[in-house]
Amino acid sequence: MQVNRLVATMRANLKGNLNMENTYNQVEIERKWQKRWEEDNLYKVNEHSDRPKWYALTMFPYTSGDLHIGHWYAMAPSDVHARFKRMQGFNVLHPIGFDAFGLPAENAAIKRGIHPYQWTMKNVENMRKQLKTIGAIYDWDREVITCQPDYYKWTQWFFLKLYQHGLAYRSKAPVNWCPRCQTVLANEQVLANGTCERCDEPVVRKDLEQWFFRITKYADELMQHEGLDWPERIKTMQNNWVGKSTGTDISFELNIPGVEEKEIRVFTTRADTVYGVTFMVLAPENPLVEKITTPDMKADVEAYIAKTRRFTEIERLSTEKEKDGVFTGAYVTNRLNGDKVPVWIADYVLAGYGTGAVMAVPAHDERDFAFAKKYNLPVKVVISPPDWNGAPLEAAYTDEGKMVNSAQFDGTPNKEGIGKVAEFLEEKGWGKRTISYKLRDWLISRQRYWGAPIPMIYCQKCGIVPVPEEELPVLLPEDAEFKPTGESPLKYCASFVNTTCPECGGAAKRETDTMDTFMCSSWYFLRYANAHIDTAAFDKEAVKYWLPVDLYTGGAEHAVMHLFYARFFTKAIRDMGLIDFGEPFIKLFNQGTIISNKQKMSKSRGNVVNPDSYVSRLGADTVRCYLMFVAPWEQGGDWNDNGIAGINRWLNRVWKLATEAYTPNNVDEEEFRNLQRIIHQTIKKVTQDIDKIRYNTMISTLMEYTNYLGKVKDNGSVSQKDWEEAVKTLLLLLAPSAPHLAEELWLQTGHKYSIHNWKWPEWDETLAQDEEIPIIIQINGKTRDKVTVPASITEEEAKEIILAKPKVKTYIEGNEIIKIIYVPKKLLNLVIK
RNA sequence: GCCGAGAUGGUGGAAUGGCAGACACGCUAGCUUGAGGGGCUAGUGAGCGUAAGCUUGUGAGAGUUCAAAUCUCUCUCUCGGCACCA
Repeated sequence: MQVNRLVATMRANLKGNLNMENTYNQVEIERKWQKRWEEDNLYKVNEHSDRPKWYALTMFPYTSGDLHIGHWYAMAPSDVHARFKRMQGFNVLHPIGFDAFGLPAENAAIKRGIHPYQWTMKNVENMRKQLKTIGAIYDWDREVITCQPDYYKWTQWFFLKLYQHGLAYRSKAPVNWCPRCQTVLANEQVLANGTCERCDEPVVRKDLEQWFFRITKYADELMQHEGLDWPERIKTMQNNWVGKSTGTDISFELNIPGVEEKEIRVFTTRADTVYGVTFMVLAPENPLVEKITTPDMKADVEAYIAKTRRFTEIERLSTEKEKDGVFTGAYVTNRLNGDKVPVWIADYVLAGYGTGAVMAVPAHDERDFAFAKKYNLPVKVVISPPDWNGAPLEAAYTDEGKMVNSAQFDGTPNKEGIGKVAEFLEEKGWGKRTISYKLRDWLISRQRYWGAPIPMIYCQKCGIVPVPEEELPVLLPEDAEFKPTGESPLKYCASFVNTTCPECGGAAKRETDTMDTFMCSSWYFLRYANAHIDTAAFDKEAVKYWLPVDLYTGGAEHAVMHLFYARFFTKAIRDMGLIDFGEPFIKLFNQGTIISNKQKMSKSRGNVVNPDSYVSRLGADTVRCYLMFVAPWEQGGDWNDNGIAGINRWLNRVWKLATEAYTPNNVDEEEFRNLQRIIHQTIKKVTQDIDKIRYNTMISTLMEYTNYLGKVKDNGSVSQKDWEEAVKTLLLLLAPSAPHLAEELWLQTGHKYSIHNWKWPEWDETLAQDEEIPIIIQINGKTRDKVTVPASITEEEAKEIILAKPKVKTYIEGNEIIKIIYVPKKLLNLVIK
């Protein structure tokens, strides 16, 4: 006894500031079972099974080098769900791998002289070791690492496929350039404030020849989420990103001697306001600007364009910025009413949207109104506000009204007018109904080393020539130099750049840009089906069996990046006939963020929680259960050392319950029925909660069950056999959440290895029913009393019992009962006066 | 500015039309122990009361209902997304 206490004390002291005592050695048990499971290949998966398949995928981690608590928060609860499905009889694929290309590896190379490959693989090794401590059912045979040649060979192969199908093209375009990362970025990687997603540096515009994927071809399909069980907000974000709007292209007559173009086309959603056009605005980048600018305005226009270019994206995109512009000296004619209107340029018109030109209707557009006021341009009302007396407007009128000053359309409600004007324009050949999208094609070129090289060759004679499939992979050269200038090492690597043309055999140069890493993650879920196949990117049969992913979990930050690209990719290769489904992820679930001290974890705040230190003191099971218990998974939670202590206490109680001797005493038939009912109610609630991904209430249900069993044990009120059955159920229900503890106790309570191959318990609805139920008694809606009655009670019987209660009588006395509301098995409300 | 989510004890949260605060944390008291830690038992929204009990209470205000944390409207605040998209 004395010795035990002393050992316990010493152990408690070792735990430092976490003052907890343990009745069992979690860490040792976990190590033991992890080793055994691995030796036995317990979690190895194959496609030859008569069980239904279940593909549970967690977004794979980037090889940052350390598995932090955020990774645990993403992975541990996913594993619980996957284990649950497995016990329920599904053939579960729950793979893991690494997103291994990307800038940090290259920065490490520049800074510390380590080759990106070495840096990355060292991180993989470390993270793999850490990942194994979670005790997940990962089948490590299926691990994929995107920077390995056997993987990126196929990333390059997909590039060639997209190229062959006209979905990859090269084009010169104004692109987002991050001066710090020394590379271009996709639109999706530029934050709302115009800074780089990676390093927060302001992004600038550059004109560069780049590779694009034609994601816009799938704009409409990407807005469709039918049959997908996805969070509404992700679907909304994706749809906003596509930004579809229906409108009309309208041609304005341009007649300038010596200028080839005879029209300027604008895109508008408000064709009903076309009679109110008083000027036109072109984007400064619009190629027409140079041609139409009159000699006397040339200097002003050029100065304005130069100024625009100097602005960073932040400044240009700021809605705060006052709208300014300059007149080009040119005029166009509004074909509908013959009005000659001046053509201006202004940076609030975007080159990349619509036609890069807008018709300005200051009376009915706030931006145009502000611009007109600033430059004293006329405002012409064509949609009448209610009770409008013809006075000049104080502000733009953007609501509905009847059309005025609009020739034959006068009197038409403006909403109707949109279609009527468009129809008229089409008849005359002056316009055409069109659809515009905000979505731009996906820019995939990166001027970096650490990515999959774009498999293209430039030949003086033959032009752009794809690398033949049989020559893949185009390997990254090992002798590249990483200079602090930040320029792409590939550009200056002669052994890489110089090659021969596959077509003519002459000297040629390789493309030195590599692919956006989102390309690697756009197809990794296919590779998991068979990670070893070396004759194809993916195993057609295995993909047919496993895909699509049944449950995909990860952070919401990927809404318009990874998730969007992966969907595009899936649709593109479906149309190539490579697969027969168009959506990769059936159900999507976004977990929240785990924070600490009410703040985001960061090194500078010093509030980073290191999972390893908790795992090595309290065990993975404790950390797993705590992460599930702390808050609803989709919401995210605040890490708290006191909170995890509570979980530790609970698991210790479970241990004692299962290992300490049980002594029946006063065995009671009624107690048995209570126990049986609670067992079935617990199975029901736990099963439904895991199904609905409500882990926090699932854990609290298990705690309640544990607390109840504690009382049963103290009383010894059920037989030995019934007690053992009750404990067995607890262990089975606990198995997905605390797999090591459950396995250990399973053996210690005399069951056969392994609990994880055991069937998930099922509940019997009849046995779960309460025999007696409380009826709430309300007087005028206020709870006044409560009565316990048999569940089968009729309304008449219940009323009789309740109205006979002395306490109820005191309330009724001297009053009139107006109404009696009876809700079976719940309450009775007496409305009295 | 627009769109979406949210606001419940000292804390994390539970309850989705029917007993508000399950389950935990923390706190208080008692027991156990050589002290500390740990463990166990009881209590714990607030106010009044020795108690039974009463009153009050889910961001603010109004409404629907026999009954509202839950449904409707208005407002405040917090978080997330979008933001010159013509």
